Amino acid sequence: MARRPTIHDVAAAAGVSVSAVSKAVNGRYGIAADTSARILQVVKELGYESSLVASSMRSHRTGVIGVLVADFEPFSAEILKGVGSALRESRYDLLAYSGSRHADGATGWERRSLSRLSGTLIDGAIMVTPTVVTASVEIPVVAIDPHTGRADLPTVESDSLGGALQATRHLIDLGHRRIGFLGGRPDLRSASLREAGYRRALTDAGIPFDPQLVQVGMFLTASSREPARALLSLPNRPTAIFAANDLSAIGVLQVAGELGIDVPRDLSVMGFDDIPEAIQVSPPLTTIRQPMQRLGATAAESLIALLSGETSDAMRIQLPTRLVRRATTAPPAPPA
Amino acid sequence: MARRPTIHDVAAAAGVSVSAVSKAVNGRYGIAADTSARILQVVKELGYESSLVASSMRSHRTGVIGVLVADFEPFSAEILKGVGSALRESRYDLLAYSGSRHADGATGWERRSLSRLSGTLIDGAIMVTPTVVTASVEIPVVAIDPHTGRADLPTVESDSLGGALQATRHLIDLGHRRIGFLGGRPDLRSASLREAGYRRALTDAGIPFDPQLVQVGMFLTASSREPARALLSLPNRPTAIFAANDLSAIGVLQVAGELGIDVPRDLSVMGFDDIPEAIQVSPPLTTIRQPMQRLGATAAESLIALLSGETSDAMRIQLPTRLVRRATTAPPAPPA
DNA sequence: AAACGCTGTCAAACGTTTTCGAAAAGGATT
DNA sequence: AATCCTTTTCGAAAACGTTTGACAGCGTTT
Repeated sequence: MARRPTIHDVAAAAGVSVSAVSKAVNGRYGIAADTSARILQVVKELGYESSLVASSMRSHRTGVIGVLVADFEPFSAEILKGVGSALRESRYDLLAYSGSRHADGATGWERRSLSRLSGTLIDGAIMVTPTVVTASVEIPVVAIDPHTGRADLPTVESDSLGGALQATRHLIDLGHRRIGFLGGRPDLRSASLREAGYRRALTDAGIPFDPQLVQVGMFLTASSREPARALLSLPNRPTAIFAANDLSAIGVLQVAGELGIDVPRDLSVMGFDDIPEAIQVSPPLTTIRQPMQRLGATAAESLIALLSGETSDAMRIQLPTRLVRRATTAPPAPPA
Repeated sequence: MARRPTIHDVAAAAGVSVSAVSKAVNGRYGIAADTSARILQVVKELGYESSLVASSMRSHRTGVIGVLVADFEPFSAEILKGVGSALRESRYDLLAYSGSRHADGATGWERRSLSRLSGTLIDGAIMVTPTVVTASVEIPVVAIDPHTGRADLPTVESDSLGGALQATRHLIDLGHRRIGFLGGRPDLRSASLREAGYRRALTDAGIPFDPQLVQVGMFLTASSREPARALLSLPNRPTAIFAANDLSAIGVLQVAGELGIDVPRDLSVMGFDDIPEAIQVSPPLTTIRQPMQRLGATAAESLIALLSGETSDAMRIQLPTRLVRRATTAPPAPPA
């Protein structure tokens, strides 16, 4: 019955034209102060709010920034908090969208989501860990931690190479020599950088690289269990595993528990990211902290700059990582 | 230059009408199979994606569920994870919106956001901790932890009263008798329930209620610092404080630190919620765990049921809480 | 009397979906 | 083989709720 009032309802109730209402609501020039006041009174009585969709369709400006994610998992949730806090003082609203995971074939979710929202609805976008990263001509876009190498997009990411170096060195400093690596898909930039850091740290320490000790997961807990099991079933199994992200490390922890391997006594485990969950597992995970909220906040600030007319010049911001030592790493058990 | 292709571009390129393209893309009845195939080929070549905004404006169905939050803080971020996981297997996309915090006057953000998005853009909404909670006639709405009492909306919430009882009893069991309460605005339902639980536990234990020991915060860290300071500056200050949520408890921890009061030796602190941050503060916070992700998932399931035609009957789901003991509570120091 | 500034209305446009009708294509009946 | 009916295929146009540029009316100022 009492459906949402439209601008037509307001116009009819106030006895003016639709365009008059539009001008009054948006404070446009070309309407008398008292008429405007009368209209706004009616607006208030009826509880009218302009439809974001309809207005955006016509005006192509909405005052909304979109964050496009594949999924609301811990990493993107942290990003979101950062973006939110950066936008809190701005005039922008925040809209986070997780698009159709199903049926997107080869194109990837990001192209589809971006295409469906851009030009309308959102004035600018932040894409979280996109795989295909092609610039949009419609609206400014900033990428956070893009998975492919050369991005023609302004990018904010953390120092994967340096972080992986820190992680591996930490294990080496503890005395480990057989260190396994549970990576992500090697076609993803952050994954390959982390592997590069792992290998460089080994080389620096004069430890020969053993391909047996490298397995690939998919940055997910479930998909890392199998490779983790492979690593831990090796005849001469590693005394430490560096997983390319925390979710994978949690997979390692699970498998180790099932195999009766005590962490950290018999096995040290390192993660990467420091998602909130890292501290909730048992034992709490030693990891490399990515400043996820700052990643989000920085991206938001960059995007706002872009929106206010600054040119991007293929900006690329890199934020430092930090070792967070908790309870999953320890010196290796002395050889029995 | 290469602006996003519209349905008109596709139609022109394929040499058919706009409506033919629409039918082909949406798999509607009334188009020949080979024509459709030809059109879809062009669609792929041009990389066309229908505009969510334009299509929703006409059809009023979008396959998108909206989560409306005041802000992306830890609590709503956890909810979001839960909603996301519940929706992962469904055919719905997820859109989270944090509306204009500024200039919303008395009406509250939720009415404005809901009004701007409903009827278009989203098929159903989940409102996180809304204050004014009036049913929308446009689309189904489920509320999570609404702040006002009588909700004419289907609601999912956790057991604030029971949780507060648990919390206060825990402190009493440790031996505390002067227990402070740092509440939220008493007009908010969850806040008053938590205060009720606090008082009932005191009564049950035969401890007289002292109004001096009750202060109101605003469920935020910053806004709880002043009341926390008041509590801790009392001549006969409490040996324990139960804060109505974790963010407030973190405020208490900060103030205690500044005043040189050692937690938990000189002061025990309890929170409520168990947000990820609760474990990251030092010392880690003892708190009452709300199953936030389950709250979100349950709300999503209820909403999907509503969307597929089930009637609500003012459904009200309550989820249990659980005491999570960490390091901010201990028996009171023996009287010096 | 001409020119101007201010108000307010008209109508087009934004990119879709959907209803409806027309045209075309078959099939069946003479 | 011609006619009629049914079915299929396709396009024209309206509608969704807004914004905006052009324009008309009108009282003022020169």
